[in-house]
Amino acid sequence: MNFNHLKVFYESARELNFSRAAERLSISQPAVSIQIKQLEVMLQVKLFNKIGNKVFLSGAGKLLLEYAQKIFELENEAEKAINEIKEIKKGALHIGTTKTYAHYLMPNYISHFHALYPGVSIHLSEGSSLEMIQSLFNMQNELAIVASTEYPKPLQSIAFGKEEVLLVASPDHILAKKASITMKELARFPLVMREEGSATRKAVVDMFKKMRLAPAILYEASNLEFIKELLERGEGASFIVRSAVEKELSQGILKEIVISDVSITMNTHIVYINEDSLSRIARAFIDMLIIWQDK
Amino acid sequence: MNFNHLKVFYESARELNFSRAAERLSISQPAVSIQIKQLEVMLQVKLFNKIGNKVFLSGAGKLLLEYAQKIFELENEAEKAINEIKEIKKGALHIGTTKTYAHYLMPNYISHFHALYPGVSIHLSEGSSLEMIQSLFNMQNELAIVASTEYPKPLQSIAFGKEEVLLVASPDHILAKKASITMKELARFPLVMREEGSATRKAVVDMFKKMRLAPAILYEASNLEFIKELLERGEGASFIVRSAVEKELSQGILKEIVISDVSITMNTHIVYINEDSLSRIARAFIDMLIIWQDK
DNA sequence: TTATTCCATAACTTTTATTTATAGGCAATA
DNA sequence: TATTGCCTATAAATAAAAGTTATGGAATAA
Repeated sequence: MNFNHLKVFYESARELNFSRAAERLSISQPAVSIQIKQLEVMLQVKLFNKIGNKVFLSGAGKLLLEYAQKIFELENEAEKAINEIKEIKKGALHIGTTKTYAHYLMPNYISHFHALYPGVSIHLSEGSSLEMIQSLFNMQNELAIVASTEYPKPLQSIAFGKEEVLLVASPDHILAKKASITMKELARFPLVMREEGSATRKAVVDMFKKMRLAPAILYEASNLEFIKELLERGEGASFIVRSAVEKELSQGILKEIVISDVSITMNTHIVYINEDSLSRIARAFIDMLIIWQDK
Repeated sequence: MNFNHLKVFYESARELNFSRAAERLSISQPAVSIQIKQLEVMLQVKLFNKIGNKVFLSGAGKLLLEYAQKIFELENEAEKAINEIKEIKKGALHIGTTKTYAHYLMPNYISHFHALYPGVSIHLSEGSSLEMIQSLFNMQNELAIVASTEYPKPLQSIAFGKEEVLLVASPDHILAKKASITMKELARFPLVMREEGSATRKAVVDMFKKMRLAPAILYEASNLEFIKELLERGEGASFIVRSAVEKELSQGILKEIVISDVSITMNTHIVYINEDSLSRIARAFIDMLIIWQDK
């Protein structure tokens, strides 16, 4: 069936007057006559009966009108739904972040975003930077927020936020007693470390390497809460992103150990496949991140 | 929204491969690319994302696919439903007949028709010939089966069946004793008559007039069953269409009084507005009537 | 690296839709 | 019963749209 024909039929069937249908469709009356005739030929069925001056629907016409009505209703619904997506009134955004980000920073951003676009549902997944980059190609996530700057394939990214990495320990820890410490001194103290593949660990190890040093490792764990628990019990010191220990620092449960000769930072990036394929929602999310990154 | 675009989108979204979609649509691949691009421009939304060689649906694309699916499903249903009408597998037929026809002849025809087209429902309405002709213009009935041959407006009709009009009375009635009777003799006997406007009455009166006679009227009633009841009790004689008294004649309850000098017949007609506007069902019904009229 | 798959673009052609002009049927009206 | 208005049908011409072929380029698989 030709939907052009159907549209013309639909208006004609509603009006039961070809001339007025033509007006509604903003076409000429002969165009209507022709289109309807063609539809009748295609379907091999009379759709209208003409008695004298007036036009009536045939049985088949009545039947077709019902379907046409449903079809054009769906068309309207579809357009409305797409407009809502365009206006970011609804939709979904899938973001992959590293674990630290997911727990300590994203909640804040998500609540800002939700206030702006209450109809959008956000789906967060967490994993290593590499896994999150992979998830972009799987179409599992549209955005990845990661610390590493090396991407395996042609990806686009924008720098977003510097994260300070602090050395922290229990206030009772031996290192916490000192006013400050140098990297060289620190290399002698075994540290609690994040797992291999962690962006934080990489930043720390890189800094040691840069100073031609290597850290000693006391414990290794991927769960940050577990690491903090160890630290609170006085079991060593660890490098942790500031935002992940802010609460413990302010409560005095943990204490920052100032390193006098360096400061370790991690540059985080928003990564995505390419600008063109970004949904409006993703764009809006990025805009919001950039606006709020300093606050 | 342009449904051509939508159709192309639909196949492309199902295949996630423009070239294969083009094959299914029996068009070239560039045609698909162009149509989809146009749809995206119209809707102001990206429908597909392309990663490397592969094509994926965007959020808006997924949404649109759902609607497209429903729409094309409806299209199929509509075509099926219309085919059923074309094949007279379903539908309705509205017929108007005179009272005699409705009661004594139509049931027979209707059961034949029903055997041929079990999906079609038949709606019978009865009234005077004039009322039934009117009902054609009201679109209340598609066919009228009437006895009169005079129609107020340009109608089409085909002759269908001659109905013999018999003079009948109780076997005990004085007229029933005679071998036969002439019209002139009959004019002296008061008759039981159908109501004014009845086609049977008109045929009888016309015949009297033709012989420059006029019938005497004993009783007048519109209900044929009531008239037969009167006759059975020996209350006069009446002209009745053969098919309406066949049963009583064969049972010997009533007896035909042979009129020697004339025979009264009524020509019945199938009347409709015009040939072109007849539904397939109506045509099928007419065909069946003509085939069965002699049996 | 080469061959292959797949989409995009451009120029051109075909098909389809639409227009203008016109005719003719029916119905209300004077 | 002519007259006018209201509708639809038809024809020829035009405009718009969809489609084609040819070609290029990017990505993938052999």
